[in-house]
Amino acid sequence: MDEDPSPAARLLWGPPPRPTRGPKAALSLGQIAAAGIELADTEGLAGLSMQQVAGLLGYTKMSLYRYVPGKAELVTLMVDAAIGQAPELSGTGWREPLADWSRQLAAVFGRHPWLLDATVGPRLIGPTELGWMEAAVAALADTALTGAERLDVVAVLAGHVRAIAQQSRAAGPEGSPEQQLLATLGSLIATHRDAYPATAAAMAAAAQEGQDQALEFGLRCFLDGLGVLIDGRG
Amino acid sequence: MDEDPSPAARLLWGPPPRPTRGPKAALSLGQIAAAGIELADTEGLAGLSMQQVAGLLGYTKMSLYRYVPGKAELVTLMVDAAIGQAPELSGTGWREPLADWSRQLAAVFGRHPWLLDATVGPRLIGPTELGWMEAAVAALADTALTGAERLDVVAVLAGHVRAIAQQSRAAGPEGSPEQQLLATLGSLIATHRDAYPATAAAMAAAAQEGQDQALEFGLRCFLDGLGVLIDGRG
DNA sequence: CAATACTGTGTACAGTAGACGCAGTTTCAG
DNA sequence: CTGAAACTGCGTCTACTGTACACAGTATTG
Repeated sequence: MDEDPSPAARLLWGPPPRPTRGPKAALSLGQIAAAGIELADTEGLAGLSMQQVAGLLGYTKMSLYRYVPGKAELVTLMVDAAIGQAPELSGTGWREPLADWSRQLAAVFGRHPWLLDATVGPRLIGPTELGWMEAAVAALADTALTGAERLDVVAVLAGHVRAIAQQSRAAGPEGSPEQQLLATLGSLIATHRDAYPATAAAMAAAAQEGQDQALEFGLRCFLDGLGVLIDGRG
Repeated sequence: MDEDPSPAARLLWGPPPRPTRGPKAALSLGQIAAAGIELADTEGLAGLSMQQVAGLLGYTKMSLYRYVPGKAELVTLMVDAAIGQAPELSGTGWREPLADWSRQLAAVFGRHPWLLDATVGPRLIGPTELGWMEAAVAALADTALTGAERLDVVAVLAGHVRAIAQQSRAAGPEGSPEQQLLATLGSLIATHRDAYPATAAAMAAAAQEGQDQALEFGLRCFLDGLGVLIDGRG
């Protein structure tokens, strides 16, 4: 059945290593993950190397391999640690809790932008991250949705938050090179406005309105549509 | 104004290099991008190296640097080439064209899974990719949405497609290691079902229903909610 | 006490991106 | 027609990456 979980699964889901015989370990998975998170927060995921992480802890890079099979597993641990415990959701019913969940998740991505890079592709989900999933699925307990639909709702919400966080990462602190990229894009569109009339018009109009509402906009539309579905079942 | 576009912008948006003096170039940006795409399609973005791309073309890696400032710019070119020309959208009004657009975009991600990895983080958008945006924004021309809202719609849809493609990449061809990962996750949840009751119940129920409907599910809910908004304006 | 298992570390290797300079080739200015 | 200039692809070099492996030291067990 589950007699041969991957090494990464062992690290994430236990069991905790039994008492050892040799010299006691100077480091812990938690310390290593924390060091990796600190590094990724400041340098980005691309700037994360075994050497740097080990240096931050005052050890050599090879010592890390006593705790972690490889870099991929380290990143997996970092993800589960950085995402943090799933929050208590405010509000009653399903709508407000889900909206709250989405905003809290967006805040996590804001604190650790590298999570966007670290959570692409097939990967293993840790217990903490699964706690987030549980919180969202549980918010749908009183609805008439099927099991697959509840999972779909969470997948769609998480995907939406991810996508918006990703695009708002480009519009970082003022004066950043990202800002300049956006400026470049804007001027590019303005230059080629003949080829992209609808986009150019929309951007010109958007420049005079409030922006960065994509998260709330998508949230409202999706939850409205979900409400229609749920009411139709009720 | 736009007198100093980044080198990547020059490559993507022209101007085309003026006639040269030295020996004529043996390669072209198109060939290089195509070789990179071929490699990324088979080996993934992680397996993409200047060495491999050059080898595929029968040249040395350093010759590539005559055409492309660096690997990042190569990937940017590959993205714009791989995404392909924006399709004609079927249907009338705004709903069917947008749904069609989303499905076509999902198909692109299916053909080039590495696009998911290549389009994270702040980056420059090329003319072809902008053509996709234009097509979607244009589909909203007859609605009473504001400019910012139209851009939000496109951002939300693209994000949704991205996110679903990402998660369905894990459920690849049967027998793949990804499938095993999912199996591991399923058994993990089953093992810890006490800690994640709602998720475990939803997954157990989903196992007996049709799956992989997340794309259509999210699409329907979002477009339903968008319809409510548009009708309220009309 | 000896065997054992575990620790952190040093060395080694294959691979990466990219800087720089060089020889050959093509075009332009005189 | 001749030199200068500009461009080509290439070989070499540096710095860095992840990780396999062997080794000496240490703590626990029999």
